[in-house]
Amino acid sequence: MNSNKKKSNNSTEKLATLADVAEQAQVSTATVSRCLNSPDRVDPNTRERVFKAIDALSYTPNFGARAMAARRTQTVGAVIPTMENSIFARGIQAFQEELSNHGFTLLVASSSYKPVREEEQIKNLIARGAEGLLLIGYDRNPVIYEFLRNRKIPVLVTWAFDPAESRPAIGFNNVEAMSNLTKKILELGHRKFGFITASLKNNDRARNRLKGIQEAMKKADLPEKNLQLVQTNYSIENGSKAFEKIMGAEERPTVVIGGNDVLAVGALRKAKEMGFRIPDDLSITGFDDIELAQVVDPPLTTVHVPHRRMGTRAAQILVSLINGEQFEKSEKLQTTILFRGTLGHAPK
Amino acid sequence: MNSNKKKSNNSTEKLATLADVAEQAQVSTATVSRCLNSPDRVDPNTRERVFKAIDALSYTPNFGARAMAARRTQTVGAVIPTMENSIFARGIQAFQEELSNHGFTLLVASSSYKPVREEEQIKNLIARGAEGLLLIGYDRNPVIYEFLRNRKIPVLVTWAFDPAESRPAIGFNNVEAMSNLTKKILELGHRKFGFITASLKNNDRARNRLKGIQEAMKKADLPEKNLQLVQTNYSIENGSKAFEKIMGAEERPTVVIGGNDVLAVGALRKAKEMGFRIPDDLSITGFDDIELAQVVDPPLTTVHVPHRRMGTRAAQILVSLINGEQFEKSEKLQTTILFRGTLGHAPK
DNA sequence: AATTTTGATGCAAGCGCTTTCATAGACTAG
DNA sequence: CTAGTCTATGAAAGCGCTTGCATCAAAATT
Repeated sequence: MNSNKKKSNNSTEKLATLADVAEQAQVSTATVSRCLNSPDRVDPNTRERVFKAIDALSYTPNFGARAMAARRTQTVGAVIPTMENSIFARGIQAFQEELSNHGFTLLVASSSYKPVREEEQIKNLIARGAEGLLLIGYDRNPVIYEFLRNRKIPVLVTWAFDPAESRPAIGFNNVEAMSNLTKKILELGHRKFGFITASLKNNDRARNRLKGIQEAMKKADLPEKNLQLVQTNYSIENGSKAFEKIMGAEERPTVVIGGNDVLAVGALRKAKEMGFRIPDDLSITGFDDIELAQVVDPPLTTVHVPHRRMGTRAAQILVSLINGEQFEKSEKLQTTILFRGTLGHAPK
Repeated sequence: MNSNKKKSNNSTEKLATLADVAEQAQVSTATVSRCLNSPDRVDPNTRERVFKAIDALSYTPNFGARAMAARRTQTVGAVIPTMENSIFARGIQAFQEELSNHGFTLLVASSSYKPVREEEQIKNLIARGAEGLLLIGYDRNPVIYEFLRNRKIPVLVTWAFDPAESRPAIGFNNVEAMSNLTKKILELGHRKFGFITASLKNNDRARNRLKGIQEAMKKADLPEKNLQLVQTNYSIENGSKAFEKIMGAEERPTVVIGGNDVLAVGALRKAKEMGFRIPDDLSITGFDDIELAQVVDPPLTTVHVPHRRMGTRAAQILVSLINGEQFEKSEKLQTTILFRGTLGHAPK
């Protein structure tokens, strides 16, 4: 049928390009390109020939070349601290679903909670053509923000909302959320607190959660020394260790607040190992409401964060930011306290 | 200082390119490129000028252009079924760490256990220049394998090892692992089994785990009807529902085997809700040994999979595959049974 | 029948990089 | 002093695509 010369598919040949497809289908590269990008602008017969050629050659467009020529990538990037535990999973999942509703692709990278690594990843995503970025929390080197501003890459901060900050954000108020929880804890008669948190450095969310506790304590006229603090990395195991440390001190708290569910669960596990009856002897609370929180025994009392809504809305905002629309006001999402089984009255 | 004309950084200007940097630094684009890729091949003074210009312009190389010109991307792709629960997280984390030791970047995509979506993602990754692919399990449309073969993209299958398959793989033998577990269960006197599994369609891992159970049962002369099967999607909630269903049947099993830990944990939760004492009234087992397994109460008896080792080794193999080295034999990793608190003697 | 409109296609100029090859100057050695 | 060696650099040819503009034939309008 085809008498035009064609490259063999075997051995050391190069990959098929648009031009190869064009040759095989006896059309110009422009037409092949149009088949791919606006199929209705080309004659059905031609189109069919072209797609047949595409199949025959196992052709896939080269994203880099396309991006370069079209000056659009339809890609957004997100850098999250970790993929290991599922803290960010649900939100990111929703983010990505909504993104693809808008024809965008998501590139995810993780920073392991390391600022340097985050910076690398940001540059990496930009290099790969991300047209917008989703970042977790506000805290980062101003130089990066400046860099991003120069490159005109819209940035949306999430997992946090701080009325004092001006940049676009969608999230919840960490101070407020934790302060609310602390108030409830105070109502139950607790006066001595333990708090297991991620490192406070470079982490505004952790700092603000601490601030929430401190504010509520102050309002209740409790001295700072009634709050015992341990900083550690997020992991169940570390939660356990931190708990041990807190309980090793001479004045034991009656409630241990986890900076997130993972830490709280670690504390809970160790508490049970050590023979505490939860919540009779000791209360424990978490933050995030990940699946884990429901399956431990007793189920964890925690602060519920609307992850999916946050992710979905983040996608919408970022897309409109990319399209040059103005985003007047950051959005605050409401958190709620989920009373399950680990928070009770302070033992007297 | 600089009297050469330079573009302003403001408003609607385009982004800085290599050429802009070259102009600003008074060198050719070739030199700038060399500064980036083999810095020692350029004079220190020149180099300094160039890097100063790069900073001044907030320049970042365009990955697409670079990939196109250099015909290398140093990127590999992985498509995993889901990011939601942490089944794949640990392995992928290790994979990516080892990859970056070799100078490669990882692009991860997820398929939601949908073959069509997986196919899209594979093409997407290829388009983005993935030089090799990590895929979970063997099961997929032969057309894709053919496509990948045409494009000469090395593919490594993982999370499974099937001696009957010939393509490169690193993983564990799902049949064997589950068969071993089943034997232990049989030794404890159990004769009636429940099995909660992911959909068997398009999932060789799930099918093989089932096969493992069946083989062991057959060897013990148990009829097929002694195994009650429920297929569902992976989630704690679904595990609970499946458990309810199994227990609603007229002949209740004495042990419920979870196709993975997530499902097993769901079953465990519901079992406790329904008043079963675990493992006295009923045994439950999982598969994978994710963190979750240790924090439930009682801790879950499960099959431990060496996720991190698998990820690390996968990276090494894939890199050597990309470098054109031959990979003679797929690698089988050993799984072990972790006896914790949910497996006991069959109640009589 | 003459003119205008429309639709399908091709031509060719880039998009931002890398890399081969050439060149020019600075050294080294004879 | 001359030839040979290095080293640092530049010129320019692509890499695989998209797209504005031009072209031409067929359909629609007058």
